[in-house]
Amino acid sequence: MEWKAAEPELFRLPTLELAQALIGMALVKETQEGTAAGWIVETEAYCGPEDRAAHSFGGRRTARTEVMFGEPGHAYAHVMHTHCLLNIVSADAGCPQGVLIRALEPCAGIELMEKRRAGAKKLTELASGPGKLSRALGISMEDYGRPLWMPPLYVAAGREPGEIAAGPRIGIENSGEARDYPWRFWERGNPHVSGRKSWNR
DNA sequence: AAGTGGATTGGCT
DNA sequence: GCCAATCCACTTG
Repeated sequence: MEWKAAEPELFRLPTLELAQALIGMALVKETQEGTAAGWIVETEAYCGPEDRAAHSFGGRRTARTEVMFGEPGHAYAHVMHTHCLLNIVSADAGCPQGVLIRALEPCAGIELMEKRRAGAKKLTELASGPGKLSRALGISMEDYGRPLWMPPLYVAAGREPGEIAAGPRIGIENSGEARDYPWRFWERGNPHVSGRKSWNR
């Protein structure tokens, strides 16, 4: 499989547009063990200071959120309980916004992904969640701050996306009015999206 | 220097 | 459905 890495300019898109533009594109991770990749089928937008659910809400600038204040297209990884979550920094420097990658449809290195995700029985469980896809691709805090238009971790040209659906984000019940913003995007009907099937219509 | 809680997952009831 | 696992950044003393 040959991958065509994205142009750095792609990530300058406004966050909500980037979150939708990424659906159907590929996320590729190269390691010594081999290369694993998947089509992006679910994302969430986190719109910086205005967004109560964002880590950068109110312009909070700390060691953790620092990379979001810089140039777009870099990786913002953070740890959640036992898992690592991957975000792509979006918009221009000074705008601390990002797009959380929530689910992938595996398309290369599937054997490697299955090995890393020992316990996942079905193909649709390999990367159907933000913590799962990090595990499947071997993404960790080592990747924090890396540019996402060149190896070892990058976004690449993908396939034609299906219809894109939008709905409220997941796991942010304590985020006030931001709780209901329809800033989660996914490919309608794709079985590799996270969570239950109820909302995937 | 210690306590708190979270953009999750998977296993058990 | 509910709950424990288990790490680290951030807050507070």
